Parts: sequence; C-alpha cells; structure tokens
Amino acid sequence: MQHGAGGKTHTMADVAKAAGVSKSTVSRAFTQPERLGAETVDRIVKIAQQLGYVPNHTARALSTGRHGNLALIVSDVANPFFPPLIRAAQLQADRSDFCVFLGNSDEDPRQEDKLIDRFVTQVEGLLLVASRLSAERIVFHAKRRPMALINRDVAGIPRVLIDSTTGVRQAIDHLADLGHKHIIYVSGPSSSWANRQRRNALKSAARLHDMAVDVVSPHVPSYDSGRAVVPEILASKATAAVAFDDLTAQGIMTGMAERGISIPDQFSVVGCDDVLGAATYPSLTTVSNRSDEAGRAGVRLLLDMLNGHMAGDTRLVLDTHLVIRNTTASPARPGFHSRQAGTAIG
Amino acid sequence: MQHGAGGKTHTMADVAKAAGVSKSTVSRAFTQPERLGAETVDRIVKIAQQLGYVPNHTARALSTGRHGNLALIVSDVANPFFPPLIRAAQLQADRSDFCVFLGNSDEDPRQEDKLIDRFVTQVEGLLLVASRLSAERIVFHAKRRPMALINRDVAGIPRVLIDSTTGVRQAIDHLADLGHKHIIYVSGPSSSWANRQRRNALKSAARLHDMAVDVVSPHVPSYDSGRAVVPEILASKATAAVAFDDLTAQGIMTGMAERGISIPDQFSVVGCDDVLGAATYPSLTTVSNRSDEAGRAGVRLLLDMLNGHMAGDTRLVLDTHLVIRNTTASPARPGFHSRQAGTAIG
DNA sequence: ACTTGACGTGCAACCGGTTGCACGAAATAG
DNA sequence: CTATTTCGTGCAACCGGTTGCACGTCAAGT
Repeated sequence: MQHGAGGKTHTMADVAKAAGVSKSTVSRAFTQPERLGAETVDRIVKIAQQLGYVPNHTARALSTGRHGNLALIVSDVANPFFPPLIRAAQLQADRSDFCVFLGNSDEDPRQEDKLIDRFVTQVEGLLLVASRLSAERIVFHAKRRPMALINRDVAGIPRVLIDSTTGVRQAIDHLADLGHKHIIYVSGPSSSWANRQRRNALKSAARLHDMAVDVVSPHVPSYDSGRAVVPEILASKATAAVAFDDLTAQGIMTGMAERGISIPDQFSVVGCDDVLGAATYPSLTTVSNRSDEAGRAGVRLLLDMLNGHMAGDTRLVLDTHLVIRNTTASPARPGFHSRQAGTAIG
Repeated sequence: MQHGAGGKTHTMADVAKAAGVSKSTVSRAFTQPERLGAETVDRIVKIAQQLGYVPNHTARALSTGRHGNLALIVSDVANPFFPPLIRAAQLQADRSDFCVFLGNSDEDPRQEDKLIDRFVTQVEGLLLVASRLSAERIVFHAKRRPMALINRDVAGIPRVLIDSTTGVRQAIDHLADLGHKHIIYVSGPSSSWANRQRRNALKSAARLHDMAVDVVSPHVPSYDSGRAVVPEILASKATAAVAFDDLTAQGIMTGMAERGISIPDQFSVVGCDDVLGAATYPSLTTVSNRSDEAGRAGVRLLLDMLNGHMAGDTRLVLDTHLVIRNTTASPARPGFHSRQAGTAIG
C-alpha cells in the first residue's frame, strides 16, 4: 500500500503509531524539527510520506488560530478590472502558503456582510476591494479580523488606492495640447470612490486649461451604457469624451461608428483602467490602472499585519499615467466637416 | 455592550453561560431547534444575536467533517473565459451557503497538485476547470475528495463539457453558404482539450463542403499571437479564418486592419467563446461558450455528490451555437480587388 | 562520584463546536 | 395509580491537531 491508496486521509495518530512515537512528536517533527532527534524526524517524515499523510488544515487552524487562509471580496468577478487583481493577489498569497477565499458581493452591501460573516471564522485576514459597505460596517468588521482595503479610503484601515488623478490630469493635458476646448465626462456609478476621484481630477485639470466640461452619468459602467449615451454626447458641443472606464469608452466608440463618425478624426475618446490592452480598433487611449500591483500590495499589507507589523494607518497610493494610443487627435476644424451622421464617409 | 463591540469573537460557551444552559443546548438551538423547547430556542437565539455570536466554521468542520467549502481551480483567472464561469460557480455555491476557495494553477500541473494538497483538508469537494493534470493524478485526487471536472474528460469522474463541435460546424456551414472555399484554422495550445475538439470538428465539417483547410498554430492564444499570425494567414489562399478563441480573432482583425484589409468585405473572421460580446468593431461572429452554465452545472454536480447522490459517471455536455455578427461575408470576387496591402481603400 | 543542565519525548489539556447516550420530568397508556 | 413513552436538556467523548509542563537519560561541570 502506498500513498493513501485506501482513499481515506490518514491522521497524525496513524503516523505516530506507525513510527512508534506519540502524537506530539509527530506534530513537532513538522513544526519544530530542531527540537527533536535528527533520526526521529527522518523516520517520521519518511513514514508520513509513505502513508501520504497531509496535515489537517482545519484541525491545525482550530488549535492555533492560524488558518493560513484569507478572504478576498470583490464587487464583481466578471468585471475585467478585477481578474488581474485577483490573479496577482492569489500569487502573492501563494508565496506565503496562504489559501484564498473568493467572495463576490455583486455590488450589494448586504451580500458583502453575509460573505464576511461566513468567512470571518475561517480566515486570518480580510481583503476588501472596492467595498460597497458603509464606513461603520467596515470599521466594525475590521475589529473582528485584520483587514486591508483596496480602492476604498477609510481612516485607520490599511489601504491601497489606485490614484487615477495623475493619469486623468495627463489625459486632459494631452487633449488640451491637441487643441480641444470642450470635453465631456461620462461618469460611472455615483457610489464609486474611483468615479468621484476621476470626475474631480478632470474638472480641476480642465479648469487650468480653460476647457468647458460637460458631464453625463450612465447607470452602470458597461459597453451598453457607453453605446447608449452617444446621442447625449453628440448633443453637447464637446469634441472629446473621457469615459469612467474602458468598457464605457468602447461602447462609445461603437455608437460613434454606427453613426458614421470616425474616431479619432472627428471625435476623440479616452478610457480608464486599460483593461482592453490595445485590443480595440482604433486602439484606445486610456489611463493605466495597475490593478495587479494593487492586489499584490493589498495582500502584502495584510500578511504584514498578521506577522505583527501593525500597519496602523498605512495609506499606499499608486499613481497612474496616460497611455496614448489611437483614439485621440486634434478636433475636426469647424467647417471642414460636421460631425453629424450622413456626412461621414460611406 | 452590543454586537461584539469588544472585538473578540464570542464562543458558544459564552452564549451558554449567558443563557444559563449547556453548550449542547446552544448547539442544538441552531442545528436542530425542533428538538428543543420553543422558548429556550428563542432565548438562546436572542442572546446570541445580542452578543454578535457567529458559529465557528472551523470548529464545526472539524467535528462534522462538513466544511461548507469547496475549491475551484482554474488554469488562469485572468483569461476572460474564466471570470463568468467563476462568477456563476460562486453564485451557485452561495445558494447552498458554501464558500469557495479559488486556485490559480497558472497552467502548471505541479502548481495544481500543490493547490489541491493545500485545499484538500478544508473542503468538501474539488472542482477542476480545464485541468492540466494527468488522468492518473486526477483519479488519485478524486479518491481523496468528491470531485467534478469542467472541460476535461476523464472516465469515472463527473464532468461537464462545453462542446464546441456544434457551434464550429455551424460556423463552417455559414462560411460555406457565403461561398468560401478555402479557410484557415488558427489553433490554440496543443495541450488543450478544447483545441483538439475544435480543430477536428472544423476539419470534418469542411470535408462535407469540399473546403480546403489550412492550419496555423500560435504558441499561446492571445491578442498578440493573433496579430502575429496575420502574414501567415495572408500567405495562404484562404478567404476566411476561424480562430481558437476571441482574443486571437481580435488580434487577427487588428493585424488585417493595419494592412488596410477590410473585414468582412475582403476577409472573414470567426472567433470562439464569445468573451467579447459585441464589443469589437465590426462586431465579431463567434461561437457561444456557455461557460457560466458550465460553472453552475459543475457546482451543482459536486453538491449533489455531497448529498449522497452518487453521480457516478455523469457526463454533461453543453452544446454551442454560432453567433452571427459582422465579421463574416461572401469572399471578395477574384479580380474585383486583391487582398494585398496597397489596394485597400485609403 | 554527585549535582546540574540540556536534550528528546510523552502526557494531557485545549481550540470550539457536535452528538450518542443517559437522566429526570411530564404526558400518555393500561 | 402505576408503568411506559415522550420530551427537553446535560454529560462527556470526539474531531485532529498544538503546546506547556514534566519526566527520564545522558553528558558536562566541579
């Protein structure tokens, strides 16, 4: 018999019996081998191997309080912003032999509360990404377990923030250089911290260039709503649009194309988050997001806390920059040709 | 004091003391309330609520063997194919109050083995998606814990398979109807079960229509490799390409556009997996994937097993269909204009 | 040669629940 | 009115590890 062929998992007691020692000794053979006789450790390890023994994570967690698990809660797994973040967090956790629970709040604070309750007794730390919870709830949960936040700014909780401000400012500078005098911001959900930040950055940067700014707010950031707001965009005098995210921007591009409006010749578009890479055509000018770095940093922060380094009021800010591709150009000269449908190339 | 304001989690013993009963009674108040006096249950529940008591998942798991957790292991979280699947699996698990561990094998069988070892003692079931493990390893792990597979066909293990065959066949029929006589398949990784399936389906369907088939194999399915293989595609006489997945197809579209070749007027492209929605321009004709259904079904299968319904050799096949959008058209008439760069519209 | 200490290992309690069994009281049967 | 269930609850063992403390042995210290 080899490698637990029986199917059942072996326990520490099995190993102890087979090795002719006590449970404690087996336990120590794995956790503090230096305190045991070298040949004892060897024998135990070999026997354990033969038996296919794997220490029971649950039992260990119960007695030590160290689960080796952490919970990662995001608002929507399927939103392309998150997967790279999740992947990076995963990888970082893996380096410290941590397992990660994934929770999907579906943008619903109550669901988020429920998930936390379900996780809280079996993880050492919580990592909340773009949490929709109230600040009070966050603080409450933070008292139960070590916690870190990503893209949510609550004083006293260690957090890492992706700062779109720098990137958005660059975008406005870029548009100003090209000669745009009137732009429009297509905003995301009002509850989003990132949305507030982007809108504000855009407005203040535009003010420096004496640009006019319109704002249109779709219900939810998506391809469809981007496409849907195109008429509203065209109703304004803007010559360029900055969208809350790339999905929205892509929708806008499609909407424009459907009306025969050529991008960037007749209208410029800038996205945010760079989730599409250069995959659109024309390839989208956008603001980088660094979500993978955020994921990595979030986990690192959390793990540091668990190791006693009280991170206290850490506030890690990752700045962003503009990625210039092919959806921005100088505005069409007035009179050269109008933007209205019908005048476009067939 | 309310709601565990102290910060520490309360234990069952605390509740028992506060309610003047024994631990067992508190336990039963939650697990089998019908066996207790109604007012006793009420009192305990109320007190538990006041204290902010949450049953310890870990302790419960240790004594019952029921963790209420399951592990979901995918080959690459960041591949757009997976997030919808993960999301659906998540949701389905949530309905049965299950927590899900997410594992990322990064296409590496050893990493997958490692993850399973780490998970196995704290989950009730394993769900492997597009596993890169050998059949032997899969069978081995399946003996330790209930297991289900997605897009991996191992006899004896319950599995759900997304069958691209039907969709690919429809794609070929569609191209044949349009008048294409020569197509090219841009394949994915050779280790991929889906790739083998698609290539074979394509070849046999093409044979029925007397179509010529070329095959080009990129190293990894991605936007970049799609873009890179365009010269190779153009070197063949094919008038249409079927790509292993949408990312590759999108890369091809870009590569074509860069050479001034108009899609679908001068060349037709079909993707697979429908991960981009209608988000490209022109919107991509592709084969549906139903990955969300697969995720849901996988979890359901697993949960059924846990409830004693021995699923035995279940083999659930989800067929697919062609989604016709705007990247396919009749091939350019020979002589009307050539496909070569330079002749394209400015 | 006798004490002292280091070293290697075992005992048993503990982590926080669950559960088979037993026990006393109340309800029903005879 | 006693005999037998039924009902509600407590006791204590158990799940599979970890860990403080104690014990025995052997080598070094004096």
